[in-house]
Amino acid sequence: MRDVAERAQVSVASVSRVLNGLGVTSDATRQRVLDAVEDLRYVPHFGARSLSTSKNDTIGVILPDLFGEFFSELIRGMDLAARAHGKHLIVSSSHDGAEDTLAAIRSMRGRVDGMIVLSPHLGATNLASEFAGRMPVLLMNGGTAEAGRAAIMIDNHGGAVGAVEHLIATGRRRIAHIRGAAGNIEADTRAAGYAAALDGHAPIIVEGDFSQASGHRAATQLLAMPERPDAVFAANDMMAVGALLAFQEAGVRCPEDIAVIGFDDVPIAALMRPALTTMRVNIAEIGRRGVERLIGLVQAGQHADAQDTACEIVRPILVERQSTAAASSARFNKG
Amino acid sequence: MRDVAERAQVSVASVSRVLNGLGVTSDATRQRVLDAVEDLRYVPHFGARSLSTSKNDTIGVILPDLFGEFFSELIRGMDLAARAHGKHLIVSSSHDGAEDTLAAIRSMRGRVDGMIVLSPHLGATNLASEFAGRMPVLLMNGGTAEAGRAAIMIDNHGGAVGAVEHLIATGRRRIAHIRGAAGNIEADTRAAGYAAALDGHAPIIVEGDFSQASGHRAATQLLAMPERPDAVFAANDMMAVGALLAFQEAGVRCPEDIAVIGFDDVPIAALMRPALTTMRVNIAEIGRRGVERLIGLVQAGQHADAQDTACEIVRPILVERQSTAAASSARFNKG
DNA sequence: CTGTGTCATGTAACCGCTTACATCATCTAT
DNA sequence: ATAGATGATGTAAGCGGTTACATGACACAG
Repeated sequence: MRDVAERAQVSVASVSRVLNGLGVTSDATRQRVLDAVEDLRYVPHFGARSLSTSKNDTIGVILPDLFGEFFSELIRGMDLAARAHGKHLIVSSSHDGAEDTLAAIRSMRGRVDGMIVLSPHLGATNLASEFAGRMPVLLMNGGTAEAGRAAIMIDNHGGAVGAVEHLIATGRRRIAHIRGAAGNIEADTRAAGYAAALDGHAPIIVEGDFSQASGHRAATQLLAMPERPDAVFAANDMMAVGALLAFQEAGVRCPEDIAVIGFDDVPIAALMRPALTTMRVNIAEIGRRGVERLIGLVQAGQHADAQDTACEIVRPILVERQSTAAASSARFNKG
Repeated sequence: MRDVAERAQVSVASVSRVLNGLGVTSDATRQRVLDAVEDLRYVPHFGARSLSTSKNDTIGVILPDLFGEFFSELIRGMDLAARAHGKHLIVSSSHDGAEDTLAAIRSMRGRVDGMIVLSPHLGATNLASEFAGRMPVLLMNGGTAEAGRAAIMIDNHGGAVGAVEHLIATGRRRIAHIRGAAGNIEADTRAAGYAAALDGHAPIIVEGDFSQASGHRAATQLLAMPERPDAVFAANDMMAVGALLAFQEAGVRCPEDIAVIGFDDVPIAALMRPALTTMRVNIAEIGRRGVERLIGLVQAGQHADAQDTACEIVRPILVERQSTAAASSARFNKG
């Protein structure tokens, strides 16, 4: 920048003014500066600007360590929104423990204007708020809503209930659940919803960790049971996909022998054969919404306006596809 | 930081030393500083540090506007590698034109230590090198290799040839190609490979844009042709998926009536039914490798060592699945 | 001719941290 | 007792911008 100033025979202040279009500048000066910028191929140094203005047009996203279609979709939605607002997105994923998540949050300070934290670990939630200090944070961790904290959460309990009720409505009685890892709030909540909706039917629960592979393993366990279930509610779509594959390999027909329902409605769900029935959460839309609310928070922070502390709740909706078709219609579809 | 220094009765320099573990500090001082940091919940301001050290442990990634499984996978691989090296990743996607891409590159200055540019627009390539200035850049744009420019590229031509040869080897004769958007280097190169490998068979080309929807549309066009092709080489997997769906809807059997082969081997390819034969590119691995080479470049830049200017070429390999099974074995598989 | 208001531009402090160098207190060797 | 070595700490100059304020030139009114 000094070089530019020198070449244009002006002070750095003038260069800054020209480049930012702030303040007044004579046309002659402006032109000289622009020429110099051009000649020198000068590009302002972002970090320096951000230090002065304490804004950096970047928002951080902290993700857990699972990486599947869900997060891809989420990031896609966020990226779109961020770009629409001229912000950059810095994503830090693969955080397993609360501690790890905290480290990531800390390392974001001074790098982002605000952050979105998805942490399925309860502890981290509080800590996040604590450590973020004066930085706006939007929680999307699926935990219980904390008053006064901006958040977007999915109605995991309600969604799980909806899934189970659908299975019951289509005539299934022995309904198993492939749950996510214990300790993961979303997994726990969905499992609770499952249990609550069973309505007298016996619970059959196997462990998974939200990965496709774990769904496959869980399904194998299910098949080995003396009294085989006639339906499976997987805590997310990727596990449902794994289960579907396991059933196919074992020659067990879906939905005739066993129905499968997932959760999320990732893009792949509609492409599976049988197409996967699932509880749809408009993932990309949630990502977009999250970014937009966070941007709102950042701006509000500047104006010291009333803060947006609402806790939005997204209710999943049932998307019926082939994997849970009732026996009769299943036969019909096959023909 | 000043507050911490004050509270610990030391100078900011000592605080900095303690926090970075550099230089020598007495245990007493160290402890007082750490206590103060704790009390004040102090977290160093990243931007400031980066301004001083002119390093920011962040690498930028510029992506084109398509968003599909390919890029998700790529980012996944990059993210893994970045995390392994303690770097952050800042992704800027959805850049359509060369101009847009350039703006993105510029806005990265002072924010990243180096960047990976994937731009299917030829012009941008040169400009990228030009504008990046002294910042290390790794090209993964699929264009022609430029001497002295670090790059990783996919052997698109060879991959396309392999795909077509496979179709011919399995007995197909009327082989169509669903190509990517004109002007996109990768699309052009794959189309060229297709044409080169036809070996006398008549070319049948329909336009797509790498999206699943475009693959669906293209397949519909193919079906409407008077002499229907008996095989399709889609320029990427997502279009192949779209085509597969279109065929299914039209009641056209794959692979019996028409074979389909894709390119990339995105995770979804193996899950389709029929499972999609494709030219595998180890996407995540390429992402990982890209990040690692870039990190190498960044470090080399510091030591003024010999630069890594190699142009790595990745050769896709054929992964045979059901969608191109030869007529006889296809029947066999069905049974 | 002088006072004053305008406008364009320059000066310099500051953003929060790093780091070369200066300083100072101890300790050791002579 | 003194010089020199050693080690801990402080001072201050950046890093590359932004911006409040000072300055200077000029035009115009009195």
